[in-house]
Amino acid sequence: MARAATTSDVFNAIAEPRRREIVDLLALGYRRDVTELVRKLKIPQPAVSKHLRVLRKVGLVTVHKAGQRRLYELNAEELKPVHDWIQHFEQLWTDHLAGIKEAAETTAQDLAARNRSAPGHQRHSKE
Amino acid sequence: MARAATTSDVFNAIAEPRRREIVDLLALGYRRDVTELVRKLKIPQPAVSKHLRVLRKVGLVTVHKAGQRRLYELNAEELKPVHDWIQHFEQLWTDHLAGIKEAAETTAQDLAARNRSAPGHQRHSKE
DNA sequence: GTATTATATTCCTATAACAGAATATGTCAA
DNA sequence: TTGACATATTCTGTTATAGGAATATAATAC
Repeated sequence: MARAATTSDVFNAIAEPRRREIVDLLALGYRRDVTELVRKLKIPQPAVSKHLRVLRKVGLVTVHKAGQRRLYELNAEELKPVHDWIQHFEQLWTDHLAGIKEAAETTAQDLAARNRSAPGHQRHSKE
Repeated sequence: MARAATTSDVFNAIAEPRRREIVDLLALGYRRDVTELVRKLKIPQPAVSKHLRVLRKVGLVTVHKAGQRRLYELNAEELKPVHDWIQHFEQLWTDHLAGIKEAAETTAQDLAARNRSAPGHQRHSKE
């Protein structure tokens, strides 16, 4: 099997930066037509239309026909699954709980390993 | 160009449900070895290792060698970009602000269009 | 009608994903 | 050393992407 389709769920849809930009633009509350989005994003119109198609398919935006224009509107509710998932981790960013967590999991073995290397955080190891 | 690599940023990395599950398991604060993750996830060990590799590359997890085991630990800070982005929309879910937004964007044109069709929300049009 | 504007779709190509199976690497124990 | 265990990597096949260019569809204006 290949990677899950971008249209399979919101997580996949918003993985693409341009689509997040579109969502950002629509988040201001105004309906925007495609031409306006093209101007703001500075990418070709077909590209915008294709991104909008993905966003439509996952329900993140809705369209309203207005003459030859299509006014796009954000349906922010569809972002809720992302919000709900990410919120579980919010507490892990506070130094307070991070300390508790650290203390809870610190074993003698961990301490030994920590003393061999630098004690400071060394994030972003990237493989 | 193809779709952005899963390792290109956190948004792409967490688009895969199994990887979110791994993050969830690690979020409890304990370091877990791969075998433990395999047991919980009920997917083949190579699959888990491959998912962990992606998570490592984007900095979402760190590894600590412990004998022949690798203890994986969540680095929740890397989730912050997702949290920051999604939080901008939180207010849009409250009915209160949704009403304000609706009022702000309602123009004569919108009203005309709305009167022609149903006035209620019709979300999830899916194309 | 024709021309123009707005938007969507199609075709093409290069890239990379994920799953599965097999295999490699590394560590411990006897 | 040999073997058992833990984890990572490689290979293959299928699938879907995103970009670019061209084209199609639809609505408006003249």
